Amino acid sequence: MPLAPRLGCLDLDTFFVSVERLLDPSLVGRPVIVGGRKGDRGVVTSCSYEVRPLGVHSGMSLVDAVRLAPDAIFVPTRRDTYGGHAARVKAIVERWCPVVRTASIDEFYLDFHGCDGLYATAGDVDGDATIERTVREMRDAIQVETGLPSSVGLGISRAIAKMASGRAKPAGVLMVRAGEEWRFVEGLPVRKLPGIGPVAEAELQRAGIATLGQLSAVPDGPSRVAGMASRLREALRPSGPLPEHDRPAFQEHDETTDGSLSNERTFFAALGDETTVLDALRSLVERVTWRLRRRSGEARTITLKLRYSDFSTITRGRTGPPTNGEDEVWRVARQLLLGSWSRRRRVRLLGVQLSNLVPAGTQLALFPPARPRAGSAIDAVRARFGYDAIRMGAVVAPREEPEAGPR
DNA sequence: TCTGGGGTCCTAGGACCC
DNA sequence: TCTGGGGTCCTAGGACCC
Repeated sequence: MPLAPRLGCLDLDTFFVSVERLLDPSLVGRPVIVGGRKGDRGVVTSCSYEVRPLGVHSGMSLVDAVRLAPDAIFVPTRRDTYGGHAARVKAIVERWCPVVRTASIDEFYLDFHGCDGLYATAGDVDGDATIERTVREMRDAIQVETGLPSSVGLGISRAIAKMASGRAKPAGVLMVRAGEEWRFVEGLPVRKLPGIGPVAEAELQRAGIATLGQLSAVPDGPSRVAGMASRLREALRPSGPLPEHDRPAFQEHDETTDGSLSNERTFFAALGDETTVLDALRSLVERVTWRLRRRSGEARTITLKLRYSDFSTITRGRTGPPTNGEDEVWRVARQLLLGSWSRRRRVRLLGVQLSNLVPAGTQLALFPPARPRAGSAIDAVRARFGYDAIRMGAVVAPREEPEAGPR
């Protein structure tokens, strides 16, 4: 791979906020926090630049956000709404860039290798200038055609491109030219390196390391800090080609297999009653198996997740023959719950994860099913009108609102 | 930082097999 | 049965990302 900054990372600025503003123009120019209404249990998923100086950031609890920015407009997250907008952005990007990979709902990796000749015009001093100008045009087109602001970073590796896109915000383009990687990275806090989270940051801090420049000076060795240093050096070398297959980020019924599917719910008030807990579990099983059937997949592994009110969390899983049947998953999930739940402790969160996915119908039919898969009529209605178009009589949805007040 | 919900990837130990 | 070595699969937990 030639040493030129031809890998890009495109990131949609305050994506959820931007979409909400498209749908409700009265939000434009005003402080907006997406994640839930005031008083909800939840976290900030996106916030506008107006509230950042107040200390609001994504991942923060809504309670804290309300305290810091009481005058902001609080909007619930509407996950089903954003994917379509991201897909439109991707379609535009593909007009300019031959290789585009979805990293998340608001992030794409772009490979511009081999594109210099395509976009060169008289007066271009080098390919870097050509590509940078092209990317600016692309970003402007996204803004004009979708109304969504975005930023693009360019570099010799994905990590550099990603860090550059962060630096380019809002609505900027930043190219880190070949050979300038160290200068770009040197002064950045360690947390900016993809893969370094709060835990690693704290460990580095204890070692007296705050910047990536300091980290880069740590020699190879067996320690975890040395491991992070070598990861940093790796990140600054040219990346290989982008992954062959794109990830399904928008339509969950897109690809059948790989990865996992899960649904979980945190309860407003932790649950203690067995019937209520089982009802909540059943409702999760119903939803997650429905999603799996929509993808025409079956799961070999079923995992229960249980979080107690003190936030301690356990997972219990079992692997067996593939299934996507609600009753079969329910049997396993229920058994896992009854076998692991210490009844003395109240349940804050329940989750069901399906993994080890295979395409439906792969399993050798040793015993043909005694009756057709239940639920197909319900599935059909849901496919047309959405999951919530039907509620099963036997399923009582978990409480989402507090009863009357604290007890 | 009293901490949502959807994911991915990694690690480490144990079972089991040859 | 004092006990090798390599491989794979399963389980549980945890870090990290958006």
